[in-house]
Amino acid sequence: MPDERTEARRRRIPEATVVRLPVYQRLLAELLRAGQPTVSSEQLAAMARVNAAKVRKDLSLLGSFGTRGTGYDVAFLIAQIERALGVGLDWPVAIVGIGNLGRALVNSEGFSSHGFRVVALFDVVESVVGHEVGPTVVHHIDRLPEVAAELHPSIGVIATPAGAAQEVADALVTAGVGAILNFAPKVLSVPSDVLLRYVDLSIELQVMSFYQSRRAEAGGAQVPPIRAFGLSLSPEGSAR
Amino acid sequence: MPDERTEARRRRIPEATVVRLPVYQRLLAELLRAGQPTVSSEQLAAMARVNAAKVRKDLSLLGSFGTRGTGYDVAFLIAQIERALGVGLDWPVAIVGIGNLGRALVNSEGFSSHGFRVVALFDVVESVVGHEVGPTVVHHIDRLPEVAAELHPSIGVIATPAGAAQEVADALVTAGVGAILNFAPKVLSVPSDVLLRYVDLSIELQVMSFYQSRRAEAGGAQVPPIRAFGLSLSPEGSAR
DNA sequence: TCGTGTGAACCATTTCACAGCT
DNA sequence: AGCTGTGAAATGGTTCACACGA
Repeated sequence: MPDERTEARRRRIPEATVVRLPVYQRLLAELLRAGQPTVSSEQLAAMARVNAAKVRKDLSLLGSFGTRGTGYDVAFLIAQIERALGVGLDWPVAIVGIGNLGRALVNSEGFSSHGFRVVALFDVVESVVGHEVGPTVVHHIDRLPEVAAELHPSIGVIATPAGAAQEVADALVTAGVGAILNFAPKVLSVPSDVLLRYVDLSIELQVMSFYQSRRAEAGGAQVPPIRAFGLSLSPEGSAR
Repeated sequence: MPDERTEARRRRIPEATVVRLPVYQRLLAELLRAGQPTVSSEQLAAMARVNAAKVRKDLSLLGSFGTRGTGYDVAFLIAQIERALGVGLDWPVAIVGIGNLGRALVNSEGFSSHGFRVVALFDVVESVVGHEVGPTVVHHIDRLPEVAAELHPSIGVIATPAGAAQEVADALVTAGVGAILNFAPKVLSVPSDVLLRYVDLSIELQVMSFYQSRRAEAGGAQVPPIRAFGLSLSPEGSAR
């Protein structure tokens, strides 16, 4: 059978590429604002601080959108990336744990600017439950099932202490979310059809302390702190 | 390089492994609290939700710490991982941007529980500068050079809006920090001897939306969110 | 000529599978 | 018999280098 896809490559997109797409998108939006009509892989690569071949390979996975000799049309490329990322679809988000972190998330540029709708907030602390935070009121976590049944969040964010995280994850899964973003420093267990990603501050810090110690040693001098050198780490995009 | 290290393997440790070490450490601490004296790679792998061979390979990079037929001594292994990670050394941290996120970081389990010392906070907002947040007072960002000269932060955390991030990074580098953890949604430029890592909420969300859209399509049915309602379907529904 | 799209080489990481120690 | 440590195979991702189209 001769199936030429009308468009849209069905190719599998590697996770590493998926993580870079939002970065490209952000940079392209800057170029668009600056009124630049086209961009080369070279220029985009410089902005994203990655290799130009990587940019071309990443973009080619979405389809052949470039013009040889010219580069990519900025506006068109943005549209293609947004389509791949599902921008424009509706992604209702529930956030559990309305401490400083939860509050930071509610008000974050990350949500508002990309069409993620915060539809429900939960906590257990009496002084928080019932209060307005950002666009909604905070419910008690016990009401998660009923509230979720009504609002159908498709992404759940866990911003609780580690001790509560698994329990919350279970509740979110039961409530039907398809993806969980976990900020608690805890390995979680969820069914394999639920997407789970971690953002873990303490891991990031410890990774830094690992490389800093190594470097201090390698530089031969000094105890931990300041201004030792010798090794060049951060080869390139640690854009995680 | 004419030397048998007295101890401490000189082998290069892959970044992927470095990121897992803090996870193992956390799990081992749990086992220690539970009074379990030894652990097998199999058990630790189950807890970390990774492959057992991976655990063995990761740990073997630090040295041969296991006992065949028995497993690893929990307390000893913790000590080895902590040594590799530079736990116990002094890592003074400066945080720039004391909004909700900055505040969340100051009070975070991540800092307190791993010996990271928050030595200085900075912001530009008048209503924040001069106030106590957590253990210290917030300085105006303009005072970063003088404050840093005194306190020698070795890690800088950027929790500002994207627009200010590069400027802050430059100031931190000039002040001599060797590592920067950037929470702003912005690609930064730093000298190659400064370690730079990103934590980017909006990327994480967009990655989720990518996989969720794909799944919605693949599942053949449903609109974007779970349990269909409203909203238009994305182009074509073909499987693959 | 410029710059994309892509096979092929390269490098990193994961997983397998098993020899060898306890 | 049980479990580590590690070569070797498999997989995933990056970079090179160049044919080809605009």
